[in-house]
Amino acid sequence: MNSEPSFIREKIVRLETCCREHGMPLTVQRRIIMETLAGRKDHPTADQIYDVVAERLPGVSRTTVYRVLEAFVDLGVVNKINSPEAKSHFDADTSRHHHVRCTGCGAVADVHDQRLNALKLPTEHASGFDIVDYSINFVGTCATCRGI
Amino acid sequence: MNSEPSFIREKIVRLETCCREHGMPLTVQRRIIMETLAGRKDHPTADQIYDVVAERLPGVSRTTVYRVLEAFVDLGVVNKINSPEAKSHFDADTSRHHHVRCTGCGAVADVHDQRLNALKLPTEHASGFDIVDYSINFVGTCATCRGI
DNA sequence: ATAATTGCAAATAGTTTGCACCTAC
DNA sequence: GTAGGTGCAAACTATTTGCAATTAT
Repeated sequence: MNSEPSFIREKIVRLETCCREHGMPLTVQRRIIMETLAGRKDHPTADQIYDVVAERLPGVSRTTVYRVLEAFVDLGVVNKINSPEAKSHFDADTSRHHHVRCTGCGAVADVHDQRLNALKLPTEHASGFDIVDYSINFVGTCATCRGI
Repeated sequence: MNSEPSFIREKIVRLETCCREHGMPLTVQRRIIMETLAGRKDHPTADQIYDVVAERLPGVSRTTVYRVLEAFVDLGVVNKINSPEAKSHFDADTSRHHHVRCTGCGAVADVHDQRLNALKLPTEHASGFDIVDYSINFVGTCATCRGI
Protein backbone atom coordinates (compact mmCIF):
# COMPACT_ATOMS: atom_id res chain seq x y z
CA MET A 1 0.00 0.00 0.00
CA ASN A 2 2.78 2.37 0.98
CA SER A 3 6.51 2.25 1.58
CA GLU A 4 7.89 1.12 4.91
CA PRO A 5 8.67 3.77 7.52
CA SER A 6 12.39 4.46 7.89
CA PHE A 7 12.67 3.25 11.49
CA ILE A 8 11.47 -0.16 10.40
CA ARG A 9 14.03 -0.24 7.58
CA GLU A 10 16.73 0.67 10.07
CA LYS A 11 15.74 -2.17 12.33
CA ILE A 12 15.85 -4.62 9.45
CA VAL A 13 19.27 -3.40 8.41
CA ARG A 14 20.50 -3.84 11.94
CA LEU A 15 19.04 -7.32 11.99
CA GLU A 16 20.76 -8.20 8.71
CA THR A 17 24.11 -7.12 10.13
CA CYS A 18 23.50 -8.94 13.36
CA CYS A 19 22.50 -12.17 11.66
CA ARG A 20 25.50 -12.06 9.36
CA GLU A 21 27.85 -11.48 12.29
CA HIS A 22 26.43 -14.46 14.09
CA GLY A 23 26.26 -16.74 11.06
CA MET A 24 22.48 -16.86 11.33
CA PRO A 25 20.48 -16.99 8.11
CA LEU A 26 18.00 -14.14 7.76
CA THR A 27 14.84 -16.06 6.99
CA VAL A 28 11.55 -14.65 5.75
CA GLN A 29 10.04 -15.45 9.12
CA ARG A 30 12.69 -13.47 10.98
CA ARG A 31 12.34 -10.52 8.64
CA ILE A 32 8.56 -10.37 8.90
CA ILE A 33 8.52 -10.87 12.66
CA MET A 34 10.96 -8.00 13.04
CA GLU A 35 8.98 -5.78 10.67
CA THR A 36 5.84 -6.52 12.62
CA LEU A 37 7.34 -5.84 16.02
CA ALA A 38 9.26 -2.75 14.92
CA GLY A 39 6.09 -1.28 13.48
CA ARG A 40 4.32 -1.24 16.84
CA LYS A 41 4.50 1.23 19.66
CA ASP A 42 2.65 -0.94 22.16
CA HIS A 43 4.45 -3.91 23.58
CA PRO A 44 2.85 -6.96 22.07
CA THR A 45 3.01 -10.48 23.43
CA ALA A 46 4.39 -13.33 21.34
CA ASP A 47 0.86 -14.41 20.58
CA GLN A 48 -0.21 -10.97 19.44
CA ILE A 49 2.75 -10.87 17.10
CA TYR A 50 1.92 -14.32 15.86
CA ASP A 51 -1.61 -13.26 14.95
CA VAL A 52 -0.36 -10.40 12.80
CA VAL A 53 2.51 -12.33 11.26
CA ALA A 54 0.20 -15.22 10.39
CA GLU A 55 -1.79 -12.92 8.12
CA ARG A 56 1.20 -11.99 6.01
CA LEU A 57 2.76 -15.42 6.17
CA PRO A 58 0.05 -18.07 6.28
CA GLY A 59 1.35 -21.26 7.81
CA VAL A 60 3.92 -19.77 10.16
CA SER A 61 4.12 -21.73 13.31
CA ARG A 62 3.52 -20.20 16.69
CA THR A 63 6.64 -22.08 17.74
CA THR A 64 8.71 -20.16 15.23
CA VAL A 65 7.45 -16.84 16.50
CA TYR A 66 8.41 -17.77 20.04
CA ARG A 67 11.80 -19.07 18.95
CA VAL A 68 12.60 -16.10 16.74
CA LEU A 69 11.63 -13.57 19.40
CA GLU A 70 13.84 -15.35 21.90
CA ALA A 71 16.68 -15.32 19.39
CA PHE A 72 16.20 -11.57 18.87
CA VAL A 73 16.41 -11.02 22.60
CA ASP A 74 19.64 -13.02 22.72
CA LEU A 75 21.04 -10.97 19.84
CA GLY A 76 20.12 -7.84 21.75
CA VAL A 77 17.98 -6.37 18.97
CA VAL A 78 14.75 -6.80 20.92
CA ASN A 79 13.95 -6.43 24.61
CA LYS A 80 11.73 -8.67 26.64
CA ILE A 81 9.61 -6.62 28.98
CA ASN A 82 8.73 -7.65 32.50
CA SER A 83 5.07 -7.72 33.18
CA PRO A 84 2.93 -8.74 36.12
CA GLU A 85 0.95 -10.91 33.76
CA ALA A 86 2.16 -14.37 32.99
CA LYS A 87 3.01 -13.61 29.38
CA SER A 88 6.08 -11.93 27.94
CA HIS A 89 5.90 -8.67 26.05
CA PHE A 90 8.42 -7.56 23.46
CA ASP A 91 9.84 -4.24 22.39
CA ALA A 92 11.97 -3.53 19.34
CA ASP A 93 13.14 -0.23 20.81
CA THR A 94 16.35 -1.12 22.62
CA SER A 95 17.40 2.43 23.44
CA ARG A 96 17.17 3.36 27.11
CA HIS A 97 13.66 4.34 27.96
CA HIS A 98 11.12 3.64 30.66
CA HIS A 99 7.56 2.44 31.02
CA VAL A 100 4.35 3.41 32.77
CA ARG A 101 1.82 0.74 33.54
CA CYS A 102 -1.81 1.49 34.24
CA THR A 103 -2.96 -0.16 37.44
CA GLY A 104 -6.46 -0.22 36.02
CA CYS A 105 -6.20 -1.87 32.64
CA GLY A 106 -2.56 -2.89 32.49
CA ALA A 107 -1.79 -0.73 29.45
CA VAL A 108 1.87 0.16 29.04
CA ALA A 109 3.29 3.31 27.48
CA ASP A 110 6.85 4.46 26.89
CA VAL A 111 8.39 7.22 28.95
CA HIS A 112 11.16 9.02 27.12
CA ASP A 113 12.73 11.55 29.43
CA GLN A 114 16.38 12.51 29.26
CA ARG A 115 16.47 13.47 32.92
CA LEU A 116 15.72 9.89 33.85
CA ASN A 117 18.65 8.54 31.90
CA ALA A 118 21.33 10.11 34.03
CA LEU A 119 20.72 8.10 37.18
CA LYS A 120 23.90 7.35 39.03
CA LEU A 121 24.34 3.59 38.96
CA PRO A 122 24.87 2.16 42.44
CA THR A 123 28.29 0.66 41.73
CA GLU A 124 29.75 -2.08 43.87
CA HIS A 125 26.47 -2.64 45.52
CA ALA A 126 26.36 -4.34 48.88
CA SER A 127 25.25 -7.66 47.44
CA GLY A 128 28.20 -7.66 45.07
CA PHE A 129 26.33 -6.94 41.86
CA ASP A 130 28.09 -5.22 39.02
CA ILE A 131 25.33 -2.95 37.77
CA VAL A 132 25.40 -1.92 34.13
CA ASP A 133 21.96 -0.61 33.25
CA TYR A 134 18.48 0.07 34.53
CA SER A 135 14.95 0.89 33.58
CA ILE A 136 12.20 2.50 35.57
CA ASN A 137 8.70 1.16 35.93
CA PHE A 138 6.27 3.91 36.65
CA VAL A 139 2.88 3.05 38.03
CA GLY A 140 -0.22 5.10 37.47
CA THR A 141 -3.58 5.39 35.83
CA CYS A 142 -4.20 5.98 32.18
CA ALA A 143 -6.61 8.62 30.89
CA THR A 144 -9.25 6.05 29.97
CA CYS A 145 -9.24 4.42 33.39
CA ARG A 146 -9.49 7.80 35.11
CA GLY A 147 -12.65 8.27 33.11
CA ILE A 148 -11.52 11.27 31.15
CA MET B 1 13.55 -23.56 67.94
CA ASN B 2 13.52 -19.83 68.54
CA SER B 3 11.08 -16.93 68.71
CA GLU B 4 9.92 -15.22 65.60
CA PRO B 5 11.87 -12.18 64.40
CA SER B 6 10.08 -8.89 65.06
CA PHE B 7 9.68 -7.92 61.41
CA ILE B 8 7.67 -11.07 60.85
CA ARG B 9 5.46 -10.31 63.85
CA GLU B 10 4.89 -6.82 62.52
CA LYS B 11 3.81 -8.20 59.18
CA ILE B 12 1.38 -10.56 60.86
CA VAL B 13 -0.07 -7.75 62.94
CA ARG B 14 -0.55 -5.68 59.83
CA LEU B 15 -2.21 -8.62 58.16
CA GLU B 16 -4.57 -9.08 61.10
CA THR B 17 -5.62 -5.46 60.92
CA CYS B 18 -6.01 -5.61 57.18
CA CYS B 19 -8.11 -8.76 57.26
CA ARG B 20 -10.37 -7.35 59.96
CA GLU B 21 -10.87 -4.12 58.03
CA HIS B 22 -11.86 -6.09 54.97
CA GLY B 23 -14.03 -8.59 56.79
CA MET B 24 -11.71 -11.39 55.76
CA PRO B 25 -11.11 -14.24 58.19
CA LEU B 26 -7.48 -14.72 59.10
CA THR B 27 -7.05 -18.41 58.45
CA VAL B 28 -4.13 -20.59 59.45
CA GLN B 29 -3.18 -20.81 55.81
CA ARG B 30 -3.01 -17.05 55.46
CA ARG B 31 -1.00 -16.66 58.62
CA ILE B 32 1.55 -19.29 57.69
CA ILE B 33 1.89 -18.13 54.12
CA MET B 34 2.58 -14.62 55.36
CA GLU B 35 5.07 -15.83 57.95
CA THR B 36 6.85 -17.81 55.29
CA LEU B 37 7.03 -15.00 52.78
CA ALA B 38 7.94 -12.34 55.34
CA GLY B 39 10.80 -14.49 56.56
CA ARG B 40 12.56 -14.48 53.22
CA LYS B 41 14.79 -11.93 51.65
CA ASP B 42 14.82 -13.47 48.20
CA HIS B 43 11.69 -13.15 46.13
CA PRO B 44 10.15 -16.59 45.99
CA THR B 45 7.64 -17.80 43.45
CA ALA B 46 4.25 -19.11 44.51
CA ASP B 47 5.52 -22.64 44.10
CA GLN B 48 8.59 -22.05 46.22
CA ILE B 49 6.37 -20.69 48.96
CA TYR B 50 4.07 -23.65 48.58
CA ASP B 51 6.94 -26.08 49.10
CA VAL B 52 7.90 -24.46 52.40
CA VAL B 53 4.34 -23.95 53.61
CA ALA B 54 3.48 -27.56 52.83
CA GLU B 55 6.06 -28.72 55.36
CA ARG B 56 4.47 -26.81 58.21
CA LEU B 57 0.95 -27.41 57.05
CA PRO B 58 0.69 -30.80 55.39
CA GLY B 59 -2.25 -30.93 53.05
CA VAL B 60 -2.33 -27.31 51.99
CA SER B 61 -3.37 -26.97 48.48
CA ARG B 62 -1.22 -25.25 45.89
CA THR B 63 -4.42 -23.52 44.83
CA THR B 64 -4.74 -21.93 48.24
CA VAL B 65 -1.21 -20.60 48.13
CA TYR B 66 -1.88 -19.00 44.77
CA ARG B 67 -5.20 -17.58 45.93
CA VAL B 68 -3.87 -16.27 49.21
CA LEU B 69 -0.87 -14.59 47.63
CA GLU B 70 -3.14 -12.91 45.11
CA ALA B 71 -5.39 -11.75 47.96
CA PHE B 72 -2.36 -10.30 49.78
CA VAL B 73 -1.41 -8.40 46.66
CA ASP B 74 -4.94 -7.00 46.42
CA LEU B 75 -4.79 -5.99 50.08
CA GLY B 76 -1.52 -4.24 49.39
CA VAL B 77 0.43 -6.17 52.02
CA VAL B 78 2.51 -8.03 49.47
CA ASN B 79 3.97 -7.00 46.12
CA LYS B 80 4.06 -9.06 43.00
CA ILE B 81 7.36 -8.65 41.24
CA ASN B 82 7.72 -8.51 37.50
CA SER B 83 10.15 -10.97 36.08
CA PRO B 84 11.24 -11.95 32.60
CA GLU B 85 10.44 -15.52 33.53
CA ALA B 86 6.94 -16.79 33.16
CA LYS B 87 6.34 -17.13 36.88
CA SER B 88 5.43 -14.48 39.42
CA HIS B 89 7.64 -13.64 42.35
CA PHE B 90 6.41 -12.19 45.62
CA ASP B 91 7.83 -9.76 48.16
CA ALA B 92 6.44 -9.00 51.61
CA ASP B 93 8.47 -5.77 51.76
CA THR B 94 6.09 -3.15 50.42
CA SER B 95 8.23 -0.13 51.26
CA ARG B 96 9.74 1.62 48.25
CA HIS B 97 12.86 -0.14 47.16
CA HIS B 98 14.40 -1.36 43.96
CA HIS B 99 15.82 -4.51 42.46
CA VAL B 100 18.90 -5.75 40.65
CA ARG B 101 18.63 -8.76 38.41
CA CYS B 102 21.61 -10.81 37.35
CA THR B 103 21.67 -11.29 33.60
CA GLY B 104 23.56 -14.51 34.15
CA CYS B 105 21.53 -16.52 36.62
CA GLY B 106 18.42 -14.40 37.08
CA ALA B 107 19.01 -13.86 40.81
CA VAL B 108 17.31 -10.80 42.24
CA ALA B 109 18.49 -8.65 45.14
CA ASP B 110 17.05 -5.60 46.81
CA VAL B 111 18.52 -2.17 46.33
CA HIS B 112 17.79 0.16 49.22
CA ASP B 113 19.12 3.60 48.41
CA GLN B 114 17.49 6.78 49.65
CA ARG B 115 18.82 8.80 46.73
CA LEU B 116 16.79 6.66 44.37
CA ASN B 117 13.55 7.39 46.17
CA ALA B 118 13.43 11.07 45.37
CA LEU B 119 12.95 10.78 41.63
CA LYS B 120 10.75 13.50 40.27
CA LEU B 121 7.63 11.82 38.94
CA PRO B 122 6.90 12.82 35.36
CA THR B 123 3.49 14.35 36.04
CA GLU B 124 0.92 14.78 33.32
CA HIS B 125 2.86 12.66 31.00
CA ALA B 126 2.35 13.00 27.28
CA SER B 127 0.26 9.84 27.05
CA GLY B 128 -2.08 11.13 29.73
CA PHE B 129 -0.98 8.88 32.57
CA ASP B 130 -1.35 10.01 36.13
CA ILE B 131 1.85 8.66 37.65
CA VAL B 132 1.87 7.84 41.35
CA ASP B 133 4.86 5.60 42.00
CA TYR B 134 7.80 3.82 40.45
CA SER B 135 10.44 1.22 40.97
CA ILE B 136 13.77 0.77 39.28
CA ASN B 137 15.05 -2.44 37.77
CA PHE B 138 18.79 -2.51 37.70
CA VAL B 139 20.51 -4.98 35.45
CA GLY B 140 23.91 -6.43 36.14
CA THR B 141 25.95 -9.46 37.05
CA CYS B 142 26.11 -11.04 40.47
CA ALA B 143 29.37 -11.95 42.16
CA THR B 144 28.92 -15.66 41.49
CA CYS B 145 28.33 -15.16 37.78
CA ARG B 146 31.35 -12.90 37.50
CA GLY B 147 33.33 -15.83 38.83
CA ILE B 148 34.47 -14.14 42.02
C1' DA C 1 -25.32 -19.12 61.98
C1' DT C 2 -23.24 -17.87 57.92
C1' DA C 3 -20.37 -15.92 54.74
C1' DA C 4 -16.07 -16.73 53.25
C1' DT C 5 -12.27 -19.98 52.48
C1' DT C 6 -10.32 -24.26 51.43
C1' DG C 7 -9.02 -28.64 48.76
C1' DC C 8 -9.68 -31.32 44.97
C1' DA C 9 -9.77 -32.37 40.19
C1' DA C 10 -9.91 -30.72 35.90
C1' DA C 11 -9.26 -26.91 32.68
C1' DT C 12 -6.59 -23.23 30.62
C1' DA C 13 -2.79 -20.19 28.98
C1' DG C 14 1.71 -19.58 27.65
C1' DT C 15 5.69 -21.62 26.21
C1' DT C 16 9.05 -25.42 25.08
C1' DT C 17 10.79 -29.73 22.98
C1' DG C 18 11.93 -33.66 19.74
C1' DC C 19 12.22 -34.73 15.31
C1' DA C 20 11.80 -34.99 10.12
C1' DC C 21 11.77 -31.84 6.40
C1' DC C 22 13.21 -27.52 4.24
C1' DT C 23 16.01 -23.29 2.98
C1' DA C 24 19.48 -19.46 3.09
C1' DC C 25 24.01 -19.02 2.37
C1' DG D 1 26.13 -29.01 -0.06
C1' DT D 2 25.29 -28.21 4.60
C1' DA D 3 24.43 -25.93 8.91
C1' DG D 4 20.87 -24.10 10.80
C1' DG D 5 15.78 -23.01 10.69
C1' DT D 6 11.06 -24.37 10.42
C1' DG D 7 6.46 -26.78 11.32
C1' DC D 8 4.04 -30.14 13.64
C1' DA D 9 2.33 -32.59 17.51
C1' DA D 10 2.86 -33.45 21.96
C1' DA D 11 4.74 -32.22 26.49
C1' DC D 12 5.27 -29.09 30.16
C1' DT D 13 4.84 -25.29 33.58
C1' DA D 14 2.39 -21.84 35.86
C1' DT D 15 -1.95 -20.59 37.09
C1' DT D 16 -7.16 -20.58 37.32
C1' DT D 17 -11.90 -22.35 37.92
C1' DG D 18 -16.17 -24.86 39.63
C1' DC D 19 -17.91 -26.95 43.36
C1' DA D 20 -18.76 -29.44 47.74
C1' DA D 21 -16.88 -29.59 52.32
C1' DT D 22 -14.90 -26.81 56.02
C1' DT D 23 -13.86 -22.97 59.17
C1' DA D 24 -13.24 -18.19 61.35
C1' DT D 25 -15.93 -14.87 63.28
